[in-house]
Amino acid sequence: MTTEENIINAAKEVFVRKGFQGAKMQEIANEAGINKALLHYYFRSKEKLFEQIFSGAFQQLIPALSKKLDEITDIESFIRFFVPFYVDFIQKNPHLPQFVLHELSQNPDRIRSLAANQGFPLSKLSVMIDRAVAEKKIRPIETHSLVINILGLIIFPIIARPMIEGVIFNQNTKSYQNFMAKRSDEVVETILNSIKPQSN
Amino acid sequence: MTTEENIINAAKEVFVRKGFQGAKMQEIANEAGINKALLHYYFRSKEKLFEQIFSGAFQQLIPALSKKLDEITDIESFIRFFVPFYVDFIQKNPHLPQFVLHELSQNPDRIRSLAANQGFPLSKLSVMIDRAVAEKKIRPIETHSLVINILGLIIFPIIARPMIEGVIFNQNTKSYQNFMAKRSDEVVETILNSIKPQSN
DNA sequence: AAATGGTTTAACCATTTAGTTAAACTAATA
DNA sequence: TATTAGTTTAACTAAATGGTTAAACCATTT
Repeated sequence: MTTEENIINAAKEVFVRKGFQGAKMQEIANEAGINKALLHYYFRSKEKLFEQIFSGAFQQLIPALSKKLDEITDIESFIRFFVPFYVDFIQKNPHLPQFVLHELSQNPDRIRSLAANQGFPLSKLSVMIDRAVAEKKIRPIETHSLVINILGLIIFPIIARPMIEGVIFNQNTKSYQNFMAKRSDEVVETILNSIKPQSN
Repeated sequence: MTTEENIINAAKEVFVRKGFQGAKMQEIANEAGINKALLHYYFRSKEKLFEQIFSGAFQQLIPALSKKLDEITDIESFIRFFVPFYVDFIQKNPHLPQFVLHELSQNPDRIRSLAANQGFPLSKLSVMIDRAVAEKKIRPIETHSLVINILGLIIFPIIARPMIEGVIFNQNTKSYQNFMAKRSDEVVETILNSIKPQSN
């Protein structure tokens, strides 16, 4: 592992855990097992180092998603694919959403450096939804709403973990984990139910 | 307005906007139009000042909620009451959730200083849900899941605003606002649909 | 083996920031 | 009016922190 990769890994760890303000250059240096000056030698400033980490935060996800989206043509299949896929990704990177959301709320302009900008293929989804609505397989719903509903149901319990574990599960970590283990199925069921055509 | 209230208001503003690390005592002093030393005179340290703000962050909400919960006995009524009630509260304090969630993720122990600890009356909800399930008015669902679904659908689009506005609405603030104006109704519909009894 | 170019370090600097202090001010009271 | 208790301020301190510098180190080339 090169020094540069080493630094990137350490910085990713610290930035995601502490946020931009909370992360200290010394701590990143410690985490990487190197001198603080070396950090500045490789990435002139904290800001530049951060940009590097941050703009890469998404790229892992989008490609795999886009690819799969070409094979799938109906909305139910998409949901059944996407939800477990995304739940899995997020559970492997549980601090990532809170990190991204926090930094974005501190400095909304950073959105421009976010690869996801080019990214999320909403139009393909819209087509699927429109057709399903036309065929009366689902109730009418805006694409935005459906996407945001799905993301919210998945992301919220992750970023609100301390609150949920504390307030809803009375500090019982096991209960929370048990809840999360079933979360993917629960979200799929909730979403599919929520878009079923109205029977009255 | 006393100096103390004045400081509290200023500090609330700055803390919620910038988070604990991001907030500077000087900035709070400026915001309150006073000297920095006076801050320390009233609230010995930044930590103590923060505690005061943070532990009060919820108390506004719980009482009104608990009261109403005594009048309501069925789950659908609860949802129809709670969702707009909470959406309204959150839209008046849009930075509050991100603030609370971020600080909690930085320091999960702070949950203990959160009034909500005593708070959320889950048991009353469980009773309503169990009855509705028994009467086959809704599908079986765990109380935790329903509560988290509701909160997620409401809170997520608020804390993810920069991301949603950027990625989903192409930086068009009007589109976002238009979306949010209809959000309360959309959430109610989504939730009620999602718990309808299965028709197959 | 001397020179060279990239890498790493210890020591340092400048600025920011939480917190302190002592003195000045103010209003009530003896 | 003099005292006193509480309030406010300017000036200060100490520590933390981002960033710089000059020297040391190391591998490769001449």
